[in-house]
Amino acid sequence: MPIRILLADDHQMVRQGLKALLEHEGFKVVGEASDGHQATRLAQELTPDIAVLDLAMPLMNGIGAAKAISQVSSSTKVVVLTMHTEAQYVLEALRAGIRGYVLKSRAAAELVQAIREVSRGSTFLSSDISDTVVDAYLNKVDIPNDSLSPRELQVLQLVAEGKTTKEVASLLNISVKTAESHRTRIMEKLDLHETASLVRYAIRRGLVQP
Amino acid sequence: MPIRILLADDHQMVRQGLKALLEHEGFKVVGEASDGHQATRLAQELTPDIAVLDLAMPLMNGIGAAKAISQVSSSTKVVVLTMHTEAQYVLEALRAGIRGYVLKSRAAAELVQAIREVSRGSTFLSSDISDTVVDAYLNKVDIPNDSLSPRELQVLQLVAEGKTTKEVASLLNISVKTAESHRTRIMEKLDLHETASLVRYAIRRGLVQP
DNA sequence: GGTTTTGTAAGGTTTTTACCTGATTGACCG
DNA sequence: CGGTCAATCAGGTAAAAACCTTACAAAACC
Repeated sequence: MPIRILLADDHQMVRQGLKALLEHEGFKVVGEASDGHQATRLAQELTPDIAVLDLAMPLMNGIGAAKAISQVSSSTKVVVLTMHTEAQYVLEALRAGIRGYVLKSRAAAELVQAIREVSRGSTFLSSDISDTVVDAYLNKVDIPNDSLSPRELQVLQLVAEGKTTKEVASLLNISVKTAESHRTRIMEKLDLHETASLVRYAIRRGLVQP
Repeated sequence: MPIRILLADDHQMVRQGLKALLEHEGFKVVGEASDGHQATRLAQELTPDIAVLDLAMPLMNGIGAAKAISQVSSSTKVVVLTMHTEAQYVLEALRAGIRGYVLKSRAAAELVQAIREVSRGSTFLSSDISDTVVDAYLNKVDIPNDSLSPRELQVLQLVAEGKTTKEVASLLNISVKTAESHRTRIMEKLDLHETASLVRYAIRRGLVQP
């Protein structure tokens, strides 16, 4: 019997495309959802073998949905599908018990492979992602910490507002070197490497307005 | 003979899905691209009937690619595919000569219809979008003119993506000094003085995603 | 009570930015 | 035809950012 799949992505068109690809591979797509709530409801109702979840969904994102699904249908295993390679997302997903992490930028064959591996009880990570995880494991054992400290959030906001490190230091009454340390730690934690990425992250977090 | 299509989206998996759907409808996908540059090159080489472009692409976004494609292959008509319903995006797309504007959140049938209409010389806008356009027309909403040249917009996008000046230069096949000049002039025109401000501006303009 | 995190700070190196002046070519505009 | 502007490139300088290592006291966490 074919592997029964629940497919969740907020873009119907993308979902239809994926469905076509998956059914062509012999999988059975038993349900489709466009947000995390709907995915959870359908998982409870259908108890699919695999839930393929987009990370970026309205109402409840993929991580939240994964946690909820494991509550209502423990036999369902989750594969997330996303465009994000950042360690932060990956590690959060793994902590939520997700068994497969596949990038949308890769070939569909990776998703197919992920579904097969995960349904066999194994795990599957897109190759770039594996590096990220190994890195995080080697460097910080298992503490990904997407959570920045209050001070770090403060510094991040000022940086995203366009303040130079010198200005940040003077605004916070700390030395330039300290401000620099904060900045470095932030980049380390988020696995980001340029100001531009910090700014985009701060906007996503709602720390500053675009 | 089938309608010949060039498909551009930065996510290979999404592209494969769309390709499957389009070919099932009897269209011929003659080329695939994962960024605006590649799309432009392939359009020149293949002169497809229709170019289906994602708006959010690295290196060169859909709007830039649409303009470039009309230069190198005037017979190719552009349909953009995006998740954005905001007037800003729609109007900018229309000003770039785009004939079809389809939302990823809709059924694939809309894309199919758009391709058919546009290849017949007509236009197609997803229904929510039509409202936006009519509204904008009635209220005479216009995109604020930032007076950046096409080249400057291109450089701005790359900078906002986190590319260094050296990388920008190599991506555009120009010297580092030229890339630097563009960057300087952008800052001058916009009266901005740091990378962070450029990034926020680029996001407001829809050149990059947060 | 011991461990970890946080906030603080300093040393140094290399790369990148921001700003300056100046110049050439080609295209478009009136 | 002359003027403006876009796009190209060069040289130089000073500031800033990015990366590295190291350190220590206080707060927070088990």
